[in-house]
Amino acid sequence: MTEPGPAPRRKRMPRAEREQQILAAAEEVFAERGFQATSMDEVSARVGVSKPMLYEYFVSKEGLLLACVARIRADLHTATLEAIAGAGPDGPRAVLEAGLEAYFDFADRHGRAWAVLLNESVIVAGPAEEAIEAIRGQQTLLIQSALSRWLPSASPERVAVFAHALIGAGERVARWRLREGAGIKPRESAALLADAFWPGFAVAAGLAPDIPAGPGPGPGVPAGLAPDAPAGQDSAKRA
Amino acid sequence: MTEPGPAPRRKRMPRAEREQQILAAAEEVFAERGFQATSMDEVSARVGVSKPMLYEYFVSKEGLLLACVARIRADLHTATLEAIAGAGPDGPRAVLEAGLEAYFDFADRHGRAWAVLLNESVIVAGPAEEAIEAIRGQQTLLIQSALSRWLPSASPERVAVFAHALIGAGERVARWRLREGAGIKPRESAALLADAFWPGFAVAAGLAPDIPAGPGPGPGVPAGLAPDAPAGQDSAKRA
DNA sequence: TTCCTTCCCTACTCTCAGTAGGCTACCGGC
DNA sequence: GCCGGTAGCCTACTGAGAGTAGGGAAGGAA
Repeated sequence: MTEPGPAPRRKRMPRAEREQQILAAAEEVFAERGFQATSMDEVSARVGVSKPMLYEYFVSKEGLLLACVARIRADLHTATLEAIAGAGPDGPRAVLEAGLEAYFDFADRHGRAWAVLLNESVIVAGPAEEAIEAIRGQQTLLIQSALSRWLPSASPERVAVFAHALIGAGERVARWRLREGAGIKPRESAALLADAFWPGFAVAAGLAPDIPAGPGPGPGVPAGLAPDAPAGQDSAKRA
Repeated sequence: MTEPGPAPRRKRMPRAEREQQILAAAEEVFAERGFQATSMDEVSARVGVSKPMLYEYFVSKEGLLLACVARIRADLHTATLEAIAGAGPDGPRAVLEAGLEAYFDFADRHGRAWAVLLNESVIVAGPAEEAIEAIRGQQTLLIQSALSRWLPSASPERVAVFAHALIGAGERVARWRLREGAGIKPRESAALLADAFWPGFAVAAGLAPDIPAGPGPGPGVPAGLAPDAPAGQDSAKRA
C-alpha cells in the first residue's frame, strides 16, 4: 500500500561510515534508556540497518557499549589535555583547576550520555568490566605521571591513592552536579573541588608545611554522631 | 542412599526467614556474576526454592538487587557510624581517618559483593537508579552533617562538594585496592587518603592558613603534561 | 561479461524475566 | 479427631530480546 516497490534495500555505505552512524545512534539510545533497557533492535532500527550488522561490526551488545565508551573517553581526553596544557605555565594549582573545569564542562555538554557511558550503566563482571576499567586505568596512569612530576619523592602508593581519589571525586561531584547542583557552573565547581585537593597536594609536594592533626573536639563535638563507642584511639599515621 | 523418598518437596518456612535466605543467595550470585549475568533461575536454585517465590517476595530482579544493596548499605552505615563516633574525641582528622578505615575494612570483608552491589552493577535508568542513588544519599548526608560541624561558615556548595568528593574518592580508592592494591592495609590506605583531604579540610575550617597557588612550573615542566607519553588513548588529569 | 569482495538482509534459535493458576503443609477452631 | 482457611510453595507456560545461519546483491576489477 505504501510501498509498491519490492525491496526497501538500504543504500550501501563504506564500513567506517556505517560504524560511526551506529555509534551515534547507540550513544543516543544508551543515554535515553540505559544499557540494560536498550535493545539491539531499537538501535538497528534507528540507524536504518538490520541487527546482524551491529553484530558484524561490534560483536555483542557489550561490544557496542564499549565502543561508545572508548569514543567518548577519547573526546574527554582531548578536551582535558588541551585545557591543562593551556594552564601549564600557571603552575600546578592552575593545572588542577583547569583540568577539573574541562571535565565538568564536558559532562555538562554531554549530559546523560556522559553519566551512562562513563559511570553508571557499567555492565559489570565479564570482559566488559575489565575493558572499561582499562580505559579508566589509562587516565589514572596519566594523572599519576603528571603527579609524580611534582611529587618525585612520594611513594607510589601515595601517588596512586591521590590519582584515584581525584578521579573518584571528579566523577561523583560531576554526577551530583548533573542531578542537583545544576546551578553551579563548571568553573565554580572546579574551584571548590580544587580547594579541597590543592592543600593536600601542596603539602605532599613540600610546597607547604605539614598540617598537624588539629585540635581535639572542634567547634562542636561530633556528638550528633553518637559518641558512645569505645574510642578507637589513634588513627593518624603515615605511610 | 541419597533420596529414596518420592517428593522433593521443600520444607516450609516463615516468610522473613526465607527472605533472608534469598537475600544471602542473591548477594552471592550477584557478586559472582554481576547483575546482568545473574539469572533468577540460578538464585532460586541456590536457595532451593522456585522462581515465583523470588517474585512474590521481591517483585523483580531489580527489586532483588535493591534489597541486597539496601541491606549491605545499612551494614556499612552502621560500621562507619560506630567508627567515627569512637574517634570523635580525637578531633576531626582522627574522625576522617577512622571513617575511611572503617570503609576500606568493610570493603575488604565483603570483597566482590561490595564492588558489585555498591558501585558497579548499577542498572541505571528507571526507578532502580533513583533508589540506589537515594541509598547513597544517606551516606552523603552523614558526611555532610559531620563536616558542617567543623565548617559552620562554609557555603552549602562547599560542604556538598567536599562530601561528594570524599565519597567518590573512597569508592575509587577502595576499588583500586580490591583490584591491585591488595597489599595495602585498610589503615594505611585510610592514612594516605586522609593525607590528601585533611589539609584542604583544615584550611576550609580555618585551622590552617590558606595555601597560595604555588609557584609556576614546578620540578618538571607541566607543559603538555606528558612530553614523553604518546598519549595514545588515555586521558589526562581530568579528575 | 564474469568474478569476487564487501555490505547487507530475512528468518530463525535459545535463554531468561516474568506470570497464571493450582496444590499442600500447617494452624487454628470445632 | 476433623475441617476450613490461609500462607507458603510449585509446575508449566508466555514474550522479549540477544545472538546466529545462511544467503543475496551492489559495485569494482579483469
